[in-house]
Amino acid sequence: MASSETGSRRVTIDDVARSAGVSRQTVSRALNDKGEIGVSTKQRVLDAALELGYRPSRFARGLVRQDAISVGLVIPDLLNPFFTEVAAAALDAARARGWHVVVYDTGDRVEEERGTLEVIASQVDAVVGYLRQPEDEVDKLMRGLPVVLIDRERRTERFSSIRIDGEGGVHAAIRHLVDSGHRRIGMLDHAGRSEPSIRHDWFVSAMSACGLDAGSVSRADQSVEGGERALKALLTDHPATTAVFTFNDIIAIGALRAARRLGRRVPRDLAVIGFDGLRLGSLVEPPLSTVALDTRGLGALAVEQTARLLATSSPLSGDELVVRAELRLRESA
Amino acid sequence: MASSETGSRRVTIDDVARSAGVSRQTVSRALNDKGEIGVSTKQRVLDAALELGYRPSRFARGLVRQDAISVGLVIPDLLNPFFTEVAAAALDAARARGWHVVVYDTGDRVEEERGTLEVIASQVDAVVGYLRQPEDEVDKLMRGLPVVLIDRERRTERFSSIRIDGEGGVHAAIRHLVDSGHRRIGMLDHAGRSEPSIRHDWFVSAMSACGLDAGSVSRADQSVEGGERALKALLTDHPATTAVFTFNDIIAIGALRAARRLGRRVPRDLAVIGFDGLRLGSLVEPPLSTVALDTRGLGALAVEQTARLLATSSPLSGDELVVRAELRLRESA
DNA sequence: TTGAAAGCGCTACCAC
DNA sequence: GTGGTAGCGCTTTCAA
Repeated sequence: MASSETGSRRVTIDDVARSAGVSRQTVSRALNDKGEIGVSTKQRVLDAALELGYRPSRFARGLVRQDAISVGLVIPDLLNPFFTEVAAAALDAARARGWHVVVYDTGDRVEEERGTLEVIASQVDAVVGYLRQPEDEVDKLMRGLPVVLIDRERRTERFSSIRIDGEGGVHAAIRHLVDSGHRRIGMLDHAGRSEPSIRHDWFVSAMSACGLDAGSVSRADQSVEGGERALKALLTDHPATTAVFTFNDIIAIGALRAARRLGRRVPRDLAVIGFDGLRLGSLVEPPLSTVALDTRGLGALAVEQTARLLATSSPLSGDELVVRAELRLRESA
Repeated sequence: MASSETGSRRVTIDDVARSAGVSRQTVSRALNDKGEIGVSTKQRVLDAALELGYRPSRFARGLVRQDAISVGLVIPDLLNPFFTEVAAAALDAARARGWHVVVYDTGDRVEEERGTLEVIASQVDAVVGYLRQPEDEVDKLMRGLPVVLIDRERRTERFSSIRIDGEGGVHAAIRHLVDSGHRRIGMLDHAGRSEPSIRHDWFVSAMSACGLDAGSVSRADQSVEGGERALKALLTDHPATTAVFTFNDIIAIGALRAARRLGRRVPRDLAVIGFDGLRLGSLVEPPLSTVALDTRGLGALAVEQTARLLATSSPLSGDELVVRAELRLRESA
């Protein structure tokens, strides 16, 4: 009961009540604009609150008013246009349900992601996003919170995960190139992991479906510069290449730029098809053809599954948690 | 005390305790990995929790463990690259302090913004962002929550607001154009409000500082297409124009595209300088010269001020809440 | 190792 | 119009 403590304790509603000489319910009424309160009393309370720098505890408030649900969205890098689009889509889908979304940008660092996960559990009701943490780790950290993963290369039994199915789209892309007369088609895969990506698998299978050998492949960092370097390397090793399919649009944009610098006209001398369907792709010159993912659908699906998990009601099965990508022709191919 | 209710009540720690035949403190210990608990007891509790689908209330938890602080970030449109950069910067600055950021994308709709504000107050400790709501409205809705506004055209006394000072940068830009021999310089202003923008004021003053009349102005929607249309209109009315300064980079990118379609080479036949300094600007062809804003600094400043407001300790004054924009020459001018 | 009791700060529901 | 009382669901002493 020591009322004269050093160090700043939190200012509570009782402090305001005491200072204004009223009870705390009166304070509550004043602050929440309920009626049933005298004008002068109200003003006195408001003044006292302001004076003391009082701010209600959202926890206490949330506790009594069974409040909105909020989900954590974990993203490797918001500045990467792809993740920007995914985030926007998820935000949109969540808003439609009146959910709050706490966004965590891990800056592509795994340790940062771990730290985020550690702290996230007490703040949100569910987690959605891109996680690179091993499953066991996630499981331990989340302690039962619903988790919806996006685009995990290896499927996981323990958590819901949304798969991206670009097989049809990539086949259509390669078919289009072949129909346009291309035979020497290369790929700019990502350089992230040691094994080739699944998109590379699709590429190979599409090539073989067209009766072509797996084309030449160059590895690219996931950046415009990475794309530039990779295309140059590819064309140095395989100068006869007349078309490339890339791991994603960012790399493709780098390829576009490299082609221009090398004096190769797109699509005349070199056709380029990316993957992702970024809006950004329509701004570059020439506008990028791409295997476009339905990001809005992705976000909606992730949120839908989260909702079901939250309600413990018939979650979607793995087969339903799929977003397709389709060929979207613009001008680069 | 009716234990057999219809409708799904929330599963509480007591339900788990009852089901596992222990007290709730024991449940708490099991769930939080505290020691001092028998292995078999712990397992039994965990099983019960899983079975019942129990998830702790973050409010109750936050109430007792004086938890992390979280701020609301209100953004008109996350897909607008400018806001993406601001959001990323704010997220980054917040993470450095261990804060949680709840992101709200209002989709550029004022009613949506109002709804957001209404619901936000009980979820966060402070609000940062772009608000179009009238001050009185914000004041009423926020009820004492710290608010930090970004780039409000009209300064406000009631809230902290971070101002963008592009005057020096715009002067440098116009000076650069004049030094390069340009005399007929136009501007593509935004079409949002009825009055010309502050950036237009800077343009006019920069022109006059160089001894030039206020150039011709065309209004553009804030989109690439808007920029295209506006440039075409401008060149139709004033074909002698050899350089344009634009309200922002998005519009400038549209201008670049329009110039290309009109057969005007950039920067040879037409010089273009944008405003904002988006990363995007370095991807287009030719890379865009621009009056670049320090978005990271913006985010950091907003968060810094929020922190001070939260601590009720010496908030920054209006003069300190300024972010400068400086000319960044790339190739379009 | 476990349990009982005491709050965290707030609002809802009833008296007055 | 105002105040008392009883919780919201959880963790943290302190006893057993």
